[in-house]
Amino acid sequence: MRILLVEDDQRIRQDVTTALEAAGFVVDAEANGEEGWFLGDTETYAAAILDLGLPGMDGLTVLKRWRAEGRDFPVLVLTARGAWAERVEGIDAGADDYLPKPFRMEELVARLRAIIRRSGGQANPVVIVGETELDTRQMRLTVRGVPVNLSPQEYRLVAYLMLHKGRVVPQQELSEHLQSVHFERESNAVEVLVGRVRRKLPTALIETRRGFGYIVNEPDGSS
Amino acid sequence: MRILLVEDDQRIRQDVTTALEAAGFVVDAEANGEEGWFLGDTETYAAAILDLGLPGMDGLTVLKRWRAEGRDFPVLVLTARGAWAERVEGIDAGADDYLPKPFRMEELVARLRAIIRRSGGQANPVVIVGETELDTRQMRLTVRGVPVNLSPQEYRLVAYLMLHKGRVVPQQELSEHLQSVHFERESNAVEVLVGRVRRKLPTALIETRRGFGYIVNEPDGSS
DNA sequence: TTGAAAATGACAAAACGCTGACAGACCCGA
DNA sequence: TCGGGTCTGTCAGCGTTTTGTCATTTTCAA
Repeated sequence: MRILLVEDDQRIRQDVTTALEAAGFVVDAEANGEEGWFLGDTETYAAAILDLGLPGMDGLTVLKRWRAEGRDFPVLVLTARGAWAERVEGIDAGADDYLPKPFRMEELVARLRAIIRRSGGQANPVVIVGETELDTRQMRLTVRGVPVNLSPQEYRLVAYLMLHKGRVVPQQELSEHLQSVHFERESNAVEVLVGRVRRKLPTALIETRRGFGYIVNEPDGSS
Repeated sequence: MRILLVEDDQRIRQDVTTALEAAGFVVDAEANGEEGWFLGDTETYAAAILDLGLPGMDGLTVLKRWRAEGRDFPVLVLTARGAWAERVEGIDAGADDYLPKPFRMEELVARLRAIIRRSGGQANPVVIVGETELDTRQMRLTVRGVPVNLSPQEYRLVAYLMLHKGRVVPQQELSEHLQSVHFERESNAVEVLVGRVRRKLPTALIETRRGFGYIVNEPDGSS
């Protein structure tokens, strides 16, 4: 389930991204209004989270344009505390729900799930690839129904790859997502991690694309 | 189960808080309307108890604002004796029930439970996981029909986990829900609590997901 | 064939959660 | 009001798991 997040505050963007990914969503995070609008216009999302105060293009404008073009994915609007006018405008512009800052991550996730469900999509917390099943609610990976005992880091790795299945994920992207502020120069931490995960899995889930990164794919699929 | 109480009368506020805590709720008590509104707007509550005559911001206004923003937790309104007009207004503004002062604490608690249940939050007062049964009405946990003697805090822990069964609950979320005043600091209070509960239970109900949190699951269940 | 990329095994430090002990707060009955 | 019991958070210690690094070997694509 792919979510578009448009939020200029670096800190909030990071926190929300982390929380959503932990909740099993795939997140495209964007700081700039113009860029965000473009993504929402060209990509397919289950929902969008939109901050109203944005550089580039104002959040309200972004929302209005989407709606004007017939993009009907649900949109959750983030507003500053007490900004009544904004909220009303947001609803008028076609927002499905709004959340005043500051908010709790837990609530954000709950509301997001709510609007997705309401919109007919289903916020399914389970990702299936071949015989492997990832349950993001239970944070558990099972192969042929048998649970696999993974360490936190290992779980995050598999979860990230599975949530991005069908796409080659560069090593650097992985290491960025596995530890927030952890840019290494020459570390093979990811390789070691992949190795450990593979040893625990009875099937060949993670494929290596030498020189590019790793990918999790449907058994038949190709890319 | 967390309740917001907005009531300016110091005495009543104290009494109600005591009664609710005795009934197993976690209470955030607030005297000022503005502050109460803010809390209801930003925090997550199972229900709110709202006095209509408030300093700062009138109770009705508080309620209307919550509803205008889509806060749909149930609200129990306290009114002065014989103030019929107020009650009608309260209902119109989105109150779920009202209680004229003076009232008996038992009745307050009963009505509060009623509106929480009615709100669909927890329609069923009984949650069953394997051989363990949680009766939220009696605030009792039984295993194979045998009641388990739990302290209030221990009960809340088990109740929260059981009400969220099948989902990994992070430690932080637990401590947020177990304490009305939440001090963000590193403490192993939750771990200690979990340990105490486990010692009292004959079965392995609470599972640890190292690095993530705790989870209560159906014995066989995987989804 | 060859050199870079990836996999592997070993290791030590760090992180994490569990436990027992303890002390202050609180409650209740005498 | 006093005294004992309960509840709850803190702390330090402990064992286990986790994780990054390094050295080395293997693999792969040009």
